[in-house]
Amino acid sequence: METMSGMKRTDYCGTLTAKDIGKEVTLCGWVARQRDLGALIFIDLRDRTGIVQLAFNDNTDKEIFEKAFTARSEFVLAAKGKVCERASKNTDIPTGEIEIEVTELRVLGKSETPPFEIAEKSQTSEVTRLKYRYLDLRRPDLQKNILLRHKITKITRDYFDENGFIEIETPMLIRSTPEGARDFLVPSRIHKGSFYALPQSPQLYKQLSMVAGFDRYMQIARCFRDEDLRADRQPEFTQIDLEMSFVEMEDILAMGEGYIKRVFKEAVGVDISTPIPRLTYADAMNRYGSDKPDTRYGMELIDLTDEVKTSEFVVFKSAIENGGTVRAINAKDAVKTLTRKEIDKLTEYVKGIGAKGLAYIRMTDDGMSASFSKFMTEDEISQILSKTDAKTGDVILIVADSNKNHVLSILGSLRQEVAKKLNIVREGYNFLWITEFPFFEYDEENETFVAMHHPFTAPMDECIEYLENDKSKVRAKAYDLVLNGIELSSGSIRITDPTLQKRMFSLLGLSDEEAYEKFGYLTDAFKYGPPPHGGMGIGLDRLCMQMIGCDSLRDVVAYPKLQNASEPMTECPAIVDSVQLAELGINLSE
RNA sequence: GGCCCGGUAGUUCAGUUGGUUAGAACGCUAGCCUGUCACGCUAGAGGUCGUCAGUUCGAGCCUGAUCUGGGUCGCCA
Repeated sequence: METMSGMKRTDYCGTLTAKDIGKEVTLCGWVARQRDLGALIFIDLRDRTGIVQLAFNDNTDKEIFEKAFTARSEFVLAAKGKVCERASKNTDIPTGEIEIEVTELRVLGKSETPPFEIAEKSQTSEVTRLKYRYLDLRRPDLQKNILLRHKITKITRDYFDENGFIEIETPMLIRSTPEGARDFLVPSRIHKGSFYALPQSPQLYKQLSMVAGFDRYMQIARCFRDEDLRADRQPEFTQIDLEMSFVEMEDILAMGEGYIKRVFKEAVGVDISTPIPRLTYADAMNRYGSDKPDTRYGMELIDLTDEVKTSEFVVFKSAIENGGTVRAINAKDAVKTLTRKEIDKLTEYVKGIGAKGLAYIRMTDDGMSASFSKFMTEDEISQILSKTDAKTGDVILIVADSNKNHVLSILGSLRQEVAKKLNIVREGYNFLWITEFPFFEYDEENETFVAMHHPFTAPMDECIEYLENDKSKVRAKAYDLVLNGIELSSGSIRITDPTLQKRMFSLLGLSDEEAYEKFGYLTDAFKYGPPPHGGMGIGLDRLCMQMIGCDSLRDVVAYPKLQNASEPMTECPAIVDSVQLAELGINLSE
């Protein structure tokens, strides 16, 4: 193995072009490929910028030629030489017009044969890739993703700095707040039996920073939630966290839109048109059956309750009699894709998410066939066809239930599922603000209203009078930013009035003592001149995922966890020494 | 915790009705080759078919259990 002694890198591999012909360069990188033609050897040398061809021929010093002969994949080389025009050019790569005539070659590191090829578009399973993540990350596509992520965070800091935001680091070891997601806990050695928690978000600290007068706060903040993983959910994730004083919702949305516009333009060259469209939560649910609708396609929900209210079809009848609703989607030109068999699959799918069944009408060339035709008059069916604008080739899918919210969310999921099957999702970035979220959510299991957001979210002014008497009417000064059907960001205006905050706690079932015990430090702070404030948190990982167009967070997080929350490279989490446990006063029984 | 899908060479996969010695591509090793760039040609190495048990004359294939990975529902105020 050789060293860098006396050598200094002058250029990156992927940046050299015909303009550099004649230049003496020193390059460092990994052997992407060695092509041995006998009296000629070519090596593609790779670094994070790309590859360049090293050429060894009968002009090459014999010792150097021998060294090139023994070079294998992923060896680390330093090569000094002259940039020359290639005899035969390769127009497929940026450096394809040139090559390096090598005059000095050092093997800085050797490599065993890697467990998988270091190449773009790897098919290798994620466990293997994560076990050797340092090799996986060496692949050009992951390098691109991580470099783009860096670019995005740089633009983010620039934008918010230019707008007067101050980056403040909030603590990682904080007090546990068991509401919401499960906390990761960290045992205290000094206070045996007590625990820190890792933050689910810097929520309270950023609000306290507003009380402190920093006025505009931002942080690219790591957040932790001890819940089950998904393709778009990791136990630790990064949030672009903001808070602003002396503002109303409009100011925060404007700041958010400015940021989105800037980051898409500068990072990926995409123009996002503003203002970003808005929908209230109620409209989003009624039209799309989701509070994060994908608006890249239509297929909106259609209310058939009036059309079928006289029908004797027992499924519809009982749903309506019990205060429910009957709604449909029209899958245009879907009759070929949605065969009886496919509809059976969809029926299983909706049953899996709580539907009692799925009624349908298929508009074939031979006429229409409905799953419920024998229970309805022709007149009733033609009313359905007219309301859903059913044409030949369409498939109408209908869900009925005594619970309106169930019908909406089931159809919302069905709409997405069908869109995927029909392949009608257009390319592009469809942003959407969802506003006027309900303050409370009805918990059917416990037959009570529970807060939909954290307890510091402000209700809308005109709703305050209903707080005690009609919780279903209360809406919040809360807003989400949705991109192509995923929740990208969430925020709210906070309560700063101590009396109102007290009311909120008691509505959430917290006694004064309990509320003080848990959040006293915040309410105490609000005794000393809290400015009106609000903010939002933007999911950085999901933002990167959308910009890159990949399906998994694992492609934009350098060192992610598997679905079982482990990390195969370092084999974490791991059992710790009993001495360590004893110091913490922890005794593991079993 | 529920449901769905997967586990065969280093990697990605194929493997018929249960039937001889489990295949391919890429990668790897060696040799040949003066313009390759996914170089080419020739030869070769490489397998506990996730694990255990069962059925059978015979199991990669059938049955059960178990381990393990992915997706998803629950969960994620």
